[in-house]
Amino acid sequence: MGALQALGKELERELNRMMETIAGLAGEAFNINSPKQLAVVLFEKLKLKPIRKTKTGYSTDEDTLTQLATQHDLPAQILNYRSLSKLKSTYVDALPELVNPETGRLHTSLNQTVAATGRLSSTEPNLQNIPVKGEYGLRIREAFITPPGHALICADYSQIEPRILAHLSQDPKLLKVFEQGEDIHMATAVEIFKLPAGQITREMRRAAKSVVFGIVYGISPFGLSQNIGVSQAEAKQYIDTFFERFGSVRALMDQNIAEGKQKGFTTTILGRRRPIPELQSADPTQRGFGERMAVNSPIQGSAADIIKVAMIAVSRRLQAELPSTKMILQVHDELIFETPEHDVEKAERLVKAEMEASGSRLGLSVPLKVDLGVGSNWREAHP
DNA sequence: CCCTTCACG
DNA sequence: ACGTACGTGAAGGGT
Repeated sequence: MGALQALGKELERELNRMMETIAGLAGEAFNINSPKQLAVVLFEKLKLKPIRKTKTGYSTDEDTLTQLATQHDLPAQILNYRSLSKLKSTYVDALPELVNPETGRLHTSLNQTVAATGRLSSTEPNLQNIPVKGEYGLRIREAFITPPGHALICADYSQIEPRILAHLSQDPKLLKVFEQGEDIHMATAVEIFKLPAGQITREMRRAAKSVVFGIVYGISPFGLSQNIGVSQAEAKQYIDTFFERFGSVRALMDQNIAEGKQKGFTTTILGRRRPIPELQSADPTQRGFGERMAVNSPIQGSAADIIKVAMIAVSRRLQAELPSTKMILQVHDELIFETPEHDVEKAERLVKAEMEASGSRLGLSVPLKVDLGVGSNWREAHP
C-alpha cells in the first residue's frame, strides 16, 4: 500500500490545480464537494438550466453535469474534480489506514444477511467496489499485490445474468445463443434492429447491451432512453421488438410479477425468498418498484446462489488438492485467489472447472463460462 | 443523522 | 400528470 501514499500526493497536487481552474470558471472559490454550494454557482450565478430536483434542491449529479456541459465549461471540470476526489478520499487515503498491523493485509467483512437478493456485501473496507476504470482507478488496483512467489487468479462468470434469464425463461433464441457460444449482445442487436450481423454497428451493439441490462433490471422506456440517449419512443420500439423476438422473456417477467403479488415474495433457483410487499401497494410508483424487484430478484438472487455453490465446491477441492491456494474475495460474479506460482496452472483449471460445473449441478439449461486472469497485482490479474 | 453522490457488480 | 432500470457501502456536507 506504499504505492497509494505516492498516488495520494499526486492526486492532491492535481486536485489543487483543478480547484484553481474551477474557481476561475466560477468567478469565486467555493467548496466543490458541497452540492448545495455548487448548485448556487451553477443555477444562480451562471444561470444554467436545472435538469431535475432532489429532495433538498437542484441535482448536480453526473448525469446532470454531463448535460450542462453543453452550455458551459464548468460542469465538465466539476466532473473531473469529483471523480479524482472520490478516488482519493474513498480509496487512496482510506485503505492504508485499514491495513492490519499483525498481518500487513486488508481484511474485509463479508456479510451474508444484508443484501435482499442473497448477494454478499462487503464492509470496512468494501472490497467489492474497488475502482477498475480509468488511469487512477487502475493504479489503485495495482496497489493490491501478492507476496513474493505468489500470484492472484481472478475468475469471473461471463454474462451470468443473461444466462440465468435464458434458463428461467427457456426462451428458444436465448438458449441457442448460449448453447452455441454466440455473442449475446450481437444476437440481441440482430433481433431488435432486424439486420444481419454484418450490418450491426458498435453503437447498435451497445444499445442492445443496454436493452439486455434493462430487461434484467425491469425495464421502462424512460430508463432505457436515458441510458442510451435516444427518445422514449425509440426506446419503447427497442423494448417492444425485444419482447416480440424473445417472447418467453416477457412471459417470465409477467409470471414473476403475478406470482410475487400472489405469494408476497419471489424465489431463486435454490428457493431463497425475497418478500416484496410493494407489489401490494396502491401507489403506482411503489408498485412499479415492486414489479422491477420481482423481475430482478430471481435473476440476481439465482446468480448469488450459483456462485455460493461454486465457492463451496472450489474451497473443498482446494483444501484437499491445493491447500496453499486461498480464496480471498468474492465480487458477485467473480472469485479471487492467491496462489503460489508453482500451483497457478492447476489452480486455474480447478477453479474454472468447479465454477462452470456449479451451473449443471443446479440444473441450469445453459452452459456457464468463466474467464480467467493471472498476475502479481489485481490490475494484471483482472480478466 | 440524513442527503447526495459515486465506486463496484 | 407523475415518476421511472437492480443490488450494495463510504465519504463529505449540512442540519
